Amino acid sequence: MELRHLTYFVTVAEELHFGRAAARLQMTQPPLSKQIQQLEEEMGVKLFRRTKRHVELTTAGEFFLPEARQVLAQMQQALDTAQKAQRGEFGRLVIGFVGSATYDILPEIIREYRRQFPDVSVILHELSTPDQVDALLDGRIDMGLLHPPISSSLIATEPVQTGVCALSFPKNHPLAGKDKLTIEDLRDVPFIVVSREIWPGLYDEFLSLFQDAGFTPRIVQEATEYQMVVGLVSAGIGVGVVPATAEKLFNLEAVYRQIDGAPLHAVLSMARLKKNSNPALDQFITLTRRVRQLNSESPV
Amino acid sequence: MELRHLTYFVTVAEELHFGRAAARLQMTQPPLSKQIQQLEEEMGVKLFRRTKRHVELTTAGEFFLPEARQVLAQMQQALDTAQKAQRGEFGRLVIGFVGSATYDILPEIIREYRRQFPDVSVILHELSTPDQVDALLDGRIDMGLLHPPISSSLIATEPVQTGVCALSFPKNHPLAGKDKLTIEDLRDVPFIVVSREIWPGLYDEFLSLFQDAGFTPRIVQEATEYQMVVGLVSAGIGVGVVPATAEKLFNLEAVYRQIDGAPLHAVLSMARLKKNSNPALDQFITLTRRVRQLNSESPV
DNA sequence: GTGTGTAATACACAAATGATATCAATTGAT
DNA sequence: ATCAATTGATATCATTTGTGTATTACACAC
Repeated sequence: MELRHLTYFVTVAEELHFGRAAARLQMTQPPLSKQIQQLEEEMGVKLFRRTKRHVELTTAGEFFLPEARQVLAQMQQALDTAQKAQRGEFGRLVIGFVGSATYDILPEIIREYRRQFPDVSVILHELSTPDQVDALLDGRIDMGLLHPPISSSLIATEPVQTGVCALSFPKNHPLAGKDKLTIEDLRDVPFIVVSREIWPGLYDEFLSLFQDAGFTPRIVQEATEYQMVVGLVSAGIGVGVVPATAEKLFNLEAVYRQIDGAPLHAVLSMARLKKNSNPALDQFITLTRRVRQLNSESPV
Repeated sequence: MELRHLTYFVTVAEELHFGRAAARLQMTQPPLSKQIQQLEEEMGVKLFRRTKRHVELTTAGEFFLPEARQVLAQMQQALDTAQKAQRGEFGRLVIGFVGSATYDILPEIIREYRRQFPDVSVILHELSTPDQVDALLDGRIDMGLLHPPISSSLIATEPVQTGVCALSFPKNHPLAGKDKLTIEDLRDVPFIVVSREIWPGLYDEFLSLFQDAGFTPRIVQEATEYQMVVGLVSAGIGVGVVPATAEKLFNLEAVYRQIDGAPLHAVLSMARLKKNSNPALDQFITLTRRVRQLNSESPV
């Protein structure tokens, strides 16, 4: 019993005429008759009552017809599903992201992705960079939006957003209004930074910037998210090191300044397991590249 | 793309090993590999990722697996349905019946039938005998419970219940208490009968009984149901001709008497179109015969 | 009675399924 | 590092099976 038999049966049931049904099936009548006979024999069910002049469905045939149609429809759907899944138009995509991505690029990308691929269920997990690396290696997430660099050679990364960092001062801090801000000005300033574990790239860059100038910055507080850093700055605890986009938080107690001639980079990358072959992931990455380009073309 | 391919795919997906899958399918490995390749090619979808050492489902394969299982299950169900329908264990049975059958045999048979064939939907229509004949010929009902005789040679009938008729007197009627009741006693009695159109068998038998005695009964009122006849009797309109089972109506104003030596028959038959091949009908008739025998064995 | 329409049958051929033998590649053990 | 074992792919062949052509059997209509 094969799908072919069902197709033949449905067609004969619709035409109630072996000749016409055969024509519709682009075959000749004798093999069609034979296939129907074979179907009936295998099922142990008489589906048609043939007088020499008419063909009609038996009761069993009448009840079999809608079922057979459904099997064929189901098969078609199974095929569709598989094809869509292969094209990344159907499926599941689990994305890890660092908290800061929430304020910037993530909403825009997700919105656009859901518009283009409404049948992919997107699952989001806020995770720190190292947690994302673990999750990627374990296959718990398909993609990470994280702060490079990461070490594993099994993971491929690609920058999504390359911004700069700024220093966040309490608004009445003496250096907040200074014309040019140099490294030397910052020698004894108490700093608040995101901990190395959470954002090693920034932490190390920050340290080496000062080491090049011959001293070590005074880090008085570490935090797990840059939003928290801004909070501590506005509480007057110290000067924060945060991505320039932090300005979007609109904290009226904080003022943002760049260090003159010494940019600190704040890069957000997307990371994937190289061998992950979820087609939805490829689509997501392609889309992200496109969205990113659109944005980088427009003046910041 | 045939069901065979789906079976093969599901098995390989379950085993993730072509050799073991082939063994389970009672075939050898090479043709199995080939069939899967063929399936993938026809679908245009890679279902498995084969390294030389492992087999695993692709994302598309993962989404296809449950769909494929469902197609196979649906096919099985289609087969079941057809087989049950052929055995009369599934389907639809439309039964016409005369009102009087409600009080007697019908409830018992229907109850037993529904117990034995719960998946057949039984549809009941109260119809007069001639309406049932029309409905049978049109195929609107599968079976009729009606009063013979009927004329059409396309219809087969078989008695379900052979009872006798009685005369129904108002309880204070002079003849109600008479020892022996003869035709002669009834010469001028006003009769109430069920109209010829509704119950031709009884009507004609009633008339010929009197014609044999040399006179015509005085019919003062006709009715469409015997229950109505009893009602008219208890209102004192006349003497009713009704099946003996009318006694079960427990009308305290009516008294029932037989005509001595001249039985009037009240037969209820089941009738079917000879060419109707609804298997549920055959089952119903078989069951009815059995139930009827059980009943006729017990003393009435 | 003859002719048309319809499904079934007989037979031949082509296509495809499955089996056997073999290969290539990877893994794990000695 | 080399070798054996495992595993899926490939090649080739036999068998089965699906399909086409020709024909038959039967019913119904004129």
